Amino acid sequence: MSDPPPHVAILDDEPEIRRMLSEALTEAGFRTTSYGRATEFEAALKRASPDVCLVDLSLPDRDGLALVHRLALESGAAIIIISGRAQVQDRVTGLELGADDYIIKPFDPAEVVARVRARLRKPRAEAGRSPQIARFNGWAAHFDRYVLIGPDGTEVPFSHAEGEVLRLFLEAPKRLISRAQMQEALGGAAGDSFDRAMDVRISRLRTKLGEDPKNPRLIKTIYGAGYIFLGEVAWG
Amino acid sequence: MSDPPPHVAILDDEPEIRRMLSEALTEAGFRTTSYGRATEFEAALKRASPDVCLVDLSLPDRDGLALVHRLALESGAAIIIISGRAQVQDRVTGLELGADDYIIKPFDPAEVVARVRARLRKPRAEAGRSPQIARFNGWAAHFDRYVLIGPDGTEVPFSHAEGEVLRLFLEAPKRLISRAQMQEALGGAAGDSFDRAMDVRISRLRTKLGEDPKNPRLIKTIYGAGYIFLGEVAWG
DNA sequence: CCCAATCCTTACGAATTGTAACAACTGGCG
DNA sequence: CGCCAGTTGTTACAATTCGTAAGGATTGGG
Repeated sequence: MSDPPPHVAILDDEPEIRRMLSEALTEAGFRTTSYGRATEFEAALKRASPDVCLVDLSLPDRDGLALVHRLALESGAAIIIISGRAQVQDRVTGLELGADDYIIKPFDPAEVVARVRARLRKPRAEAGRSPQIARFNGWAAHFDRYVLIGPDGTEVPFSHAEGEVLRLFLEAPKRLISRAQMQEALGGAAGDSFDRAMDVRISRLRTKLGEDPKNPRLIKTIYGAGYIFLGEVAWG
Repeated sequence: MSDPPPHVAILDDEPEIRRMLSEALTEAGFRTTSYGRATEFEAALKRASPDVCLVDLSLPDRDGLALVHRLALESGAAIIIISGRAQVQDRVTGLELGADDYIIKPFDPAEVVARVRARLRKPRAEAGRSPQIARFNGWAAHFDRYVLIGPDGTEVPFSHAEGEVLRLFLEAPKRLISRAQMQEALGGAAGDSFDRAMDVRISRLRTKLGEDPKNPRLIKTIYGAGYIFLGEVAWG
């Protein structure tokens, strides 16, 4: 289940930037290799094919844009340009030449990591790999299969309406959710009658979660204010 | 073979921005649809599935980040956030929640077009023909021969109409497919009667797949929303 | 302790969906 | 041309889901 860490190749002529990027990406769990000159970089590409290339456009020994263009055509990697040139026209031509993203110096390493991750996310077409699962307090909610799996392993199916409510809670745990917010999120008119409908949804959800009506542990009612979901939620 | 123009959906509460984006993208050859409120937007998603979604985070009627998260999980579209919030932390969380790109207001329409194009570029590895065989959970669907081969090796022929539905499912596994989307894909009128026809198609397909009516494992019904195909699909 | 507001839960009905049975249509074959 | 087998849409009825109404329980203020 544990894939080898993705490989990010860095090409930048400033050692300080190489170091910063490499450190941030390594800490984020990637494998990195750094190069200061395009010739080294290209030689390395012949031996290994990285998953993402971070390329600075201002290179001492080659035109960066031409390199990006060739990479886009020949390599299978995602290409992210990192450049000091901030003009819109620079960004547009960089992207048009085949880059997948364009980051402007100075940058925050955290954003670079986030953008690298975004490029590595599985192609949507085969999104079957990305499970829509949230775990909380021994439970696992499988939103793709519309099934809850309890701490004892029993499967409890839940309906679409129940899932909407559950998802709302799991996306904002330990935060108060007012009834008005729910009505909007669940697409209900602010009418008088929809209030009751929501009550019922929550009631049914509570029973499926095996909540004790006298002492709910997960979905708590705040009299006059709304609901709050307690529980340690982890998505993935 | 001229493919139909890609479809870009725009969600922003400012009409002026909607207009600007729509104009730039239309001129670049895309088909666009614009929405000012999340509820409209989500209603539209049930009818058609765009290729790219441009989403403003500051929505009047919904938490934008939660919407992005859901889109990333459920929709097959690429998601580009457009936001006035320029902090690094905002960008990182937006990307971590599943957005593919993050553009800061004010923006230049030309850059938006370039970034949309970058998202639409075909996944690099996949280049060629649409394969005719799909495998899933022990089954093999041979669309060229109109035959299903079961886990036990038995051959089950399927008809053209059944194949259309099956292909639709196999091309978007683990994704909710609304009835409206199906009707559009299968070229049926939105009439009252075609609804039942689709039910029947799916019913017959289910029996051929040997599904247990009480507990379908592959084709699941989402009451009031559509269908979802579970199963690990591999084409080729 | 009492009361009004708020919330929970049960039961029921309207809407949605599953499936069996039937009819219309197709194309092959004698 | 008629017959037959296979496919597909239509209809009818059963099953499921979900909102609504109604009555009971809980909360918090006086």
